[in-house]
Amino acid sequence: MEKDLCRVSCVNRPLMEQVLKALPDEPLLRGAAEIFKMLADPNRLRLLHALTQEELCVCDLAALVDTSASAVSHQLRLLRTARLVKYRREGKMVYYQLDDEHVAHLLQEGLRHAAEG
Amino acid sequence: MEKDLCRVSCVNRPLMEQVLKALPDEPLLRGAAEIFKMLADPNRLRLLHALTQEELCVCDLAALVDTSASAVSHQLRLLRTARLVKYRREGKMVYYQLDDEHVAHLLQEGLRHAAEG
DNA sequence: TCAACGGCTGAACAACTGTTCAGTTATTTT
DNA sequence: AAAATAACTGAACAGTTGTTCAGCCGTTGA
Repeated sequence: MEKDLCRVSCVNRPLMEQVLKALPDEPLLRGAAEIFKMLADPNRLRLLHALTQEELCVCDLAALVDTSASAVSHQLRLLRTARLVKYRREGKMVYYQLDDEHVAHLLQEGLRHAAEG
Repeated sequence: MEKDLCRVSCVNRPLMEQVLKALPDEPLLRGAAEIFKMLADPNRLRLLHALTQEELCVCDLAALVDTSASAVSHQLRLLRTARLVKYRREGKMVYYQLDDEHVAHLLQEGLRHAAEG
């Protein structure tokens, strides 16, 4: 006897097969989630937004978000390993910039959606 | 005597004024971060991706991400309060769909960026 | 009206995030 | 070579997130 609650009524449909089949695979979903996670913090958004305009050094960025250089350095490391920013050394200073245009675009889309909502 | 470390060499520039002035204001940044935070989880991405294709009920969604109905319900509440999804009641069933096209677009952008990186 | 069912919710708990603090590295200046 | 400086890092701590568990609410059908 079939006892599988709701499953009787709605899961066993070809529709579900189709939806499930269209789902991106695990690694891709993880990757996308990782990127969104990096964008899920106001201070990181500030850093990235600033970098859409201009290449900046760590202490400039620290001043911009009004926190310690250490805290910003940790954040920048996250952004680096997520490939959202790249850097360039010049003497004692390290200058950061966005890794590519895509990042700026995502940022802009998120801000626009937030402004409309 | 000026002792403010790096600040002497790089902060006091008109450039910084400009960058700072262009920064979106606090509420907007918080709003955008909130949206990105909702997108920062593989299971929520699965749910949203499924909903880009089809309106679905809670137990369908639960089956899709292979977790309990309770867990999905909690996730859906987050997505609801962030205005990423809306719902419709029909008898005992509750059907969810994306709140607007913008969500699908953001999702797609994130996945594309992840695929390229 | 009462049991069954789809879905929702609060509390609790483990896992994760972001900051601070202290200490390190690499480069420049004296 | 030594002191100073820009930036990085590991450990530790508070705050947050996602799941589970138990129980509740609203609708349906006997």
